[in-house]
Amino acid sequence: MKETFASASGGRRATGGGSAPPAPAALAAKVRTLAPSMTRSMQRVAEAVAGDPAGCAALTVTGLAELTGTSEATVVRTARLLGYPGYRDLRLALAGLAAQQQSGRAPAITTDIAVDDPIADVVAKLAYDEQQTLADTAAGLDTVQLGAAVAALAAARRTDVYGIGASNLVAQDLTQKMLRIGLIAHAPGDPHLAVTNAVQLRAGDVALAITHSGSTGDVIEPLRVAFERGATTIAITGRPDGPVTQYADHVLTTSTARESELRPAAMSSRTSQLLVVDCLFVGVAQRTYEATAPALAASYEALAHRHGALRGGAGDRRA
Amino acid sequence: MKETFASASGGRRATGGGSAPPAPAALAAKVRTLAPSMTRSMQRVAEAVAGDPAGCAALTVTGLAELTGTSEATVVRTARLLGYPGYRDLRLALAGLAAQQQSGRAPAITTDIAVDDPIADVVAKLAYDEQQTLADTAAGLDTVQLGAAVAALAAARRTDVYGIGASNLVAQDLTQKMLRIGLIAHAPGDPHLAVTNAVQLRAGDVALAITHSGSTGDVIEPLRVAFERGATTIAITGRPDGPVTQYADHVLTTSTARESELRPAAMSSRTSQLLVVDCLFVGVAQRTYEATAPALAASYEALAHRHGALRGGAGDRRA
DNA sequence: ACCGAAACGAAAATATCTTTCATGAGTGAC
DNA sequence: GTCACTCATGAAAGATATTTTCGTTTCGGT
Repeated sequence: MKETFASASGGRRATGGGSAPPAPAALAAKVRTLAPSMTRSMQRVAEAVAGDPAGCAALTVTGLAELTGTSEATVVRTARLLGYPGYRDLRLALAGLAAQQQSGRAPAITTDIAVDDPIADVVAKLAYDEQQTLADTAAGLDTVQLGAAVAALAAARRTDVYGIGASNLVAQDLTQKMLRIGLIAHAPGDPHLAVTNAVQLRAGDVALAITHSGSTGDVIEPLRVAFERGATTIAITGRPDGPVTQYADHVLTTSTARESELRPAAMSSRTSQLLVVDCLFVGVAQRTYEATAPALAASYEALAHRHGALRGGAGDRRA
Repeated sequence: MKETFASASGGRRATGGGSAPPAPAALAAKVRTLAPSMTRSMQRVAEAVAGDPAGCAALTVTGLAELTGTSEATVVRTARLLGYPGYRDLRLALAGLAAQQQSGRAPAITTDIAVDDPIADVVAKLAYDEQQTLADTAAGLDTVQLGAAVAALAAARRTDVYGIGASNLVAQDLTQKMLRIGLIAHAPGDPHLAVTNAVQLRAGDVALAITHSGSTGDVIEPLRVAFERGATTIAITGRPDGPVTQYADHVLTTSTARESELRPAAMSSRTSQLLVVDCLFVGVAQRTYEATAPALAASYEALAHRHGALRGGAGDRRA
């Protein structure tokens, strides 16, 4: 029925990326995330919906179809793609969104960063955008997938985290944190090393791929290897329909913010990925709390003397 | 804290009568006002609607009729009495109301993350905390210092970025971005290497130290060396009074959020540091725009083929 | 008990949403 | 270049939901 989910190769491949409950306020984010995988007319509909929730909520299928110059069928298809059972439900969500916008925030820094913006504006806009990215990501995260991923990580014999470029830094971040609570994790920075590592994995291990585009070959390849060796695989990506999800048991979707020349996509995707990674870490830490607490404390201790004379005068609570 | 706007008390509310535009959120009030003039079954409907907007919004006319033990006609009549053209519109308003209530309930995340928090709460709290951190950092950033730092970076012959542990990832992030726009930057991960590098610096070069505690010896040492060799030095730290600032020409302060066992300080300091680093980068990119624009475009190009079939356009939903 | 008015719900009528299906545009193979 | 194929798309049929109509029931007054 849903042509969207081509059952991928290995027969495994659990509840892919799209299986999320209808989004409440994450709609704008979802539109942005899914836009690339939409057809032209669907994009028109999605755009209209994201651009004027209130206005669209007042329209019937036919009305919206006419407004966007498409057909009822297309409107319904778009609604489905966005995660709703049909247009009726999308419309309801739209009404909710409109009400929220109305009551809540009026001011939005809509302008992009310009070449001649004063530095203070740059700070404000960047901070705002990153906050937005965080909100979108949080709203769009599938907690079921997240829970499953956490469970897998907490139980893993060892974990590999694959990421290239900026995503590699995120991978390292997760790795560092996991090591701190006594879990074995690696974030090979070299694609060849990654594959070599992946070969060592087996059932019970976890491989986690981080790629914004969802189609970074250097990251997909080791994940595929791990997948085929029977490891539990997780993908953190901005494209829940991208190639990487073929080999992912669990897909965690990051949000895609608008980008510009001065604000490369890497910035918001990094923010988004880090939030997901933090969630994973905290989830795992919760699950392994008895073992974790002393480990965390121990790593504090160990670090303390590396901070030279930690006597910064006032404050300085942690001994 | 002003969004307590709920009560429709303001001058608006004149619409009470009935022959008026659909009510936004004043629904509960309207129900109470109009209740006396309602028939028994209509009251039942109105009561249900006022009592559980969200629940009722999910119901069709028939559903609501059954729930209240009445008929469709009665439901429609009630909707009319409340000022809507029909049930459909009442339902829309209901959805809006529900969404508003929901979002109003949001700021309940003031609690710290607990060991037994459900995963959804973890996501919400982490996102909220990081947003908070961003806001704090942006508010606390000294734009003068920032501007000076940007100027120094943009003019530097070469730049060294020192950071250890989690801060090293931030350092690498900055380095990667600077390289992308053609600026020479290094982020040595090894303290010895860092010092070795620092020795090479001279006036016109820039050394940037990133340390949350402000007293990480391994980071202070190379900065000191650079400082003494005449390089322009910058510190990104959470402790503007820490030892590191001794050797810093410009100090950029990051915010320190509350931490807990499950939410190590590293998380918020990283968020904070990244924001500062992004600001630096964008500032530098602005200053060097003519040279930067083509460089950025070029790096896009170069990366494109590393991403399998990265065709943003229509179609292409996995083979 | 009888009358009248209003409340109420069953079902018809209508509007709206969903599905199916045929068409045509685009794409890759040959 | 043509051909076969896939897939996006909208028209119209089909299914639901909403609104209207209209007859029955209920209740108060005499």
